[in-house]
Amino acid sequence: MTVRVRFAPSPTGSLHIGSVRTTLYNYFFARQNKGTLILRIEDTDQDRLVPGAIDSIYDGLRWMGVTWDEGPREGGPHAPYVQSERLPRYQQGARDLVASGAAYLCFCSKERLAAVRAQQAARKEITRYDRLCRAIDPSEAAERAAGEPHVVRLKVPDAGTIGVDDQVYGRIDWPVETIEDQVLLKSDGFPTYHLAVVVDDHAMEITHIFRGEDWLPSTPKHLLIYQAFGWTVPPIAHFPNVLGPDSKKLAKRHGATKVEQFRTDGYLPEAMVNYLALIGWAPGTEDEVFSASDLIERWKIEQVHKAGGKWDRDRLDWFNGVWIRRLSLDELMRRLDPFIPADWDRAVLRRALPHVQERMKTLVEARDQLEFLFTDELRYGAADLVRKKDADGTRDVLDRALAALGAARPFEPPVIDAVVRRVADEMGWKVGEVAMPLRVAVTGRTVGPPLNDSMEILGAERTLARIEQGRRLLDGAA
RNA sequence: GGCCCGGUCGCCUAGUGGUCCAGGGCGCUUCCCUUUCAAGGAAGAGGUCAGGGGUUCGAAUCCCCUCCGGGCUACCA
Repeated sequence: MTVRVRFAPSPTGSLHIGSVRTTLYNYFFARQNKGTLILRIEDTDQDRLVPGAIDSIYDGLRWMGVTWDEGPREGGPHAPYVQSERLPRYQQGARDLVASGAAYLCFCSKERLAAVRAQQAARKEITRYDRLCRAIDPSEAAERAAGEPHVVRLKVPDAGTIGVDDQVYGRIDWPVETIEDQVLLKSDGFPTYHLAVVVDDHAMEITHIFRGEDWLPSTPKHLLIYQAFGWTVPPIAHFPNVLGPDSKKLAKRHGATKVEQFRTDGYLPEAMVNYLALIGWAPGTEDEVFSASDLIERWKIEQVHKAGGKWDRDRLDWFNGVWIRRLSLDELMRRLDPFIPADWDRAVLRRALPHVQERMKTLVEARDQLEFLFTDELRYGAADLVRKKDADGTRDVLDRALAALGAARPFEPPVIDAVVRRVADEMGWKVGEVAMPLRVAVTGRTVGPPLNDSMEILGAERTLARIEQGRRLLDGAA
């Protein structure tokens, strides 16, 4: 039997980090088993639809490198893959259950339901539907249904337990009394999530249901629906949540949670995949840098954790640095392109890149570090020049550097290096104390790529002009 | 409140009865390298394995209780 797994986001916002992690696990499992991965859009809540959400899911996942085989835009043997386009199937399913006596029509108004709940809460009872409409005669119900708004509810057994052998959490049982007669079909003719997943997972021949931990509590509801239909329940596994620093489910208020945001912030998909995979799964060895194909090979459901894992931006940053350093120069140029102004000379960029590659945590940083090569508008003050030593000495340093650098031939790192050292020697200053004002004058910043390489790429003429400019700035300040 | 799940350094985690006075990584500190910042190298701080009881010659690992945390509890997913 070939593996068929699915991920089923609802288009209620842009792609969330937590659901990406779950998707990734489905993806690893599908690929390592040469199975089929299915994307299904669960848009049964018409009130919560967000325009563009499907695009966001497609863009985000594609960027992450996740590929799937069946879906809304790619089609497949079980099309359509958008639940709002599958309404007749759910309606038929609900009718079948009513016909077989496993479900019933409910005419209660939302107001009545709320009142019942409020009363139960006041008496400190479990809040759940009081099954009023369960007593209505089916033929009477059928008549009323023609003119009255109604929902379809499942008849949940009165007693007993129902359980699963979760592939991650192990055996879990629920007393059936704690489950209410859930709504299967809403009054607008749309199914609830619970009906829709079961009907679709069955229809689409899903062999393994892998989803987030937050679905664990509704699993008994699904089990009951399977039972009502007389269908076999496929293996089920839940994956632990990705948490915020407060141990609660990662959410917007914790900061960036949208993949799109990480893309624009200069993160590499390789780093995202690598890092995310390691929240909730560990290989059992001390390896931790993994490509997607490594993960497809090594991920095992037996190694998935039960406890949720916290999102840690520092660790992500570290992985991002690791993956940036692994990029070839060509590849780095390609990745950087969207982050670099179009008018920056790519040949110059290419020359400078090796000097900043190991200094970047994110792709956006390249721009800041190399900007001095592409603009002559440096922003720094006299104070930045003299931060290490006194103004007079610094003035002297700039003068000496100007003279020596002007004569330096060829204008290349070893020669520049020798000049800086000689000036330091003459001044009786440390090399660093001489280099800093030069760095500031030439780059406008106190940190950046190596000074001699920076000067070489800038060229003798512009380097000298900038040092002169710094020199004038000092005079002005004095 | 009810149901369910979870609990190893600040964080991600290894560990499935002895080789664990608990290992790796991130972060942090110090040092080396060094013309800044990184990267790299070295060293270090950091854990009463939530707590308490058992079982056992022996427990982070098995059992029980407690505590703490979380998820769910809709005609949301």
